[in-house]
Amino acid sequence: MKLETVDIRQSASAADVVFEALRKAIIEGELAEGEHLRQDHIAQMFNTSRIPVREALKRLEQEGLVANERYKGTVVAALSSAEVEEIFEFRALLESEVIRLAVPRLSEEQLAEAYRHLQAFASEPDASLWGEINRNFHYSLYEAAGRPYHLQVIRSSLDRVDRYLRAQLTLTNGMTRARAEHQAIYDACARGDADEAARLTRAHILDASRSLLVFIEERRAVAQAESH
Amino acid sequence: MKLETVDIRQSASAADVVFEALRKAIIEGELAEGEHLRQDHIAQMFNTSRIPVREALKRLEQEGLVANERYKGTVVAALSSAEVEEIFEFRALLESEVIRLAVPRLSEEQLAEAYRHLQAFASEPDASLWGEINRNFHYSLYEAAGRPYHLQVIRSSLDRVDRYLRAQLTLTNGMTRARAEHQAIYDACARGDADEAARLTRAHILDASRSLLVFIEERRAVAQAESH
DNA sequence: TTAACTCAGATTGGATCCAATATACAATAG
DNA sequence: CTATTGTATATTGGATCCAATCTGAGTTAA
Repeated sequence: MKLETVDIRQSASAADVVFEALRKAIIEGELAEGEHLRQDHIAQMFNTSRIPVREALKRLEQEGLVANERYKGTVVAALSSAEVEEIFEFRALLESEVIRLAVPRLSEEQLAEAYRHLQAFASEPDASLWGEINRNFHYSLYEAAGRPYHLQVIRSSLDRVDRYLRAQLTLTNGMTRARAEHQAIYDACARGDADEAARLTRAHILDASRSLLVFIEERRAVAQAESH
Repeated sequence: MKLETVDIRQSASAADVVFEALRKAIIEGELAEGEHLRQDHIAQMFNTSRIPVREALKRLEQEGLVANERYKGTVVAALSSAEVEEIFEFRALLESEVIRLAVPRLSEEQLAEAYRHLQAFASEPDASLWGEINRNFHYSLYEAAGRPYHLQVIRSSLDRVDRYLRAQLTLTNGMTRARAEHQAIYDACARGDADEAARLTRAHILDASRSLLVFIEERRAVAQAESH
């Protein structure tokens, strides 16, 4: 008798589950910055002990998504405007270079996938999904660069600022502009113009940074005013 | 009675101590790639339980310095030649940009410090210190860029390949060339030529990458031959 | 009144114990 | 003799327990 060898999917460790869930919650802005992450509170939510929770928190800390003070606890990391701005500059540098490398290697299939994300981004009514679709669009193009380490770092840097980006996308007219810029980036890729795709990607990211910083400042001004 | 309020140095947590020690050991090449890191072995070395060891290993895993397989254990991460090459490309991109930003902001004091590292690098007879001095030289220049996030990522990317770099520095004539290239970078910085400093930094890193890859290939070929 | 002190509860960091899984080796059937 | 199966040991992942520290309310003294 011969059976197909099925790779029995090891369920992920509890620490990994907690890590992914918290990462997602932070990226999506469900956890406010500065919010305390109590170990046994989280442990109860996942029906585990505090041990895997602590390992997850250590990993998040290494990623810069949370900050820990000994015997005080772990809080969702808060970024200053300067830090947000720097991370967007960083992304602009890295992502423009990666897309330059990607363009000459884009297959028809990959272009088609990017196009699907482009359309999904334009037509999706549920704003809570825009952030994810935005990621998918860009990453589907970057994949072709064949630079896994670069992609990993890009992912990590976007993680740190994604909640701001998502908040801004759904407000102001960030969505409208993003849609037009995505189209332009896609067009440059489709016609094989790597330099233009790189230039547009850089501008796209720095554009978002600028309007996002205005947004953050406003929000902080309001919070300031309310607290008095 | 009034005493000066001294910030009593909280001794670092056990997890942090273990993390730093293992990170250092991996970077310096004291742990061979693929080597198993047994939890209670390490715990005994540091006179602690396995709990802080596990947290340290999680952090190292997040940094990509070790790889973990569930119920099998954690080993020092092994990089393929392609991965090493990609990380050097990444460093070349990032570090050349950072030094470009740094040059116009370099103070006399910072230049002087870089010069001290430059001389230390040339005159230090103990080869085991070269890797650290090399880092110090570059970072002392990068500091002036005022880009802490960029520096953090640079540090993390260097961590992954530093053991290869250090091995190569001490062999072949990597040291001789590095010394000359450092001098040229320093000179460009001293005369305020940001573009040239960037160009030289990029070439410096890619140079190292090339000779290092040759070195790795040779070493693997030897290992291959010996195993037969 | 206000600042310093005390003490109880909450929370984190670490140690020890138990469960799940992998690995190596012995036993056995063909 | 070889391949498979069973079993003991090692190792990791997770739970529970204990110690160290923080926090905040109440108390006291100037």
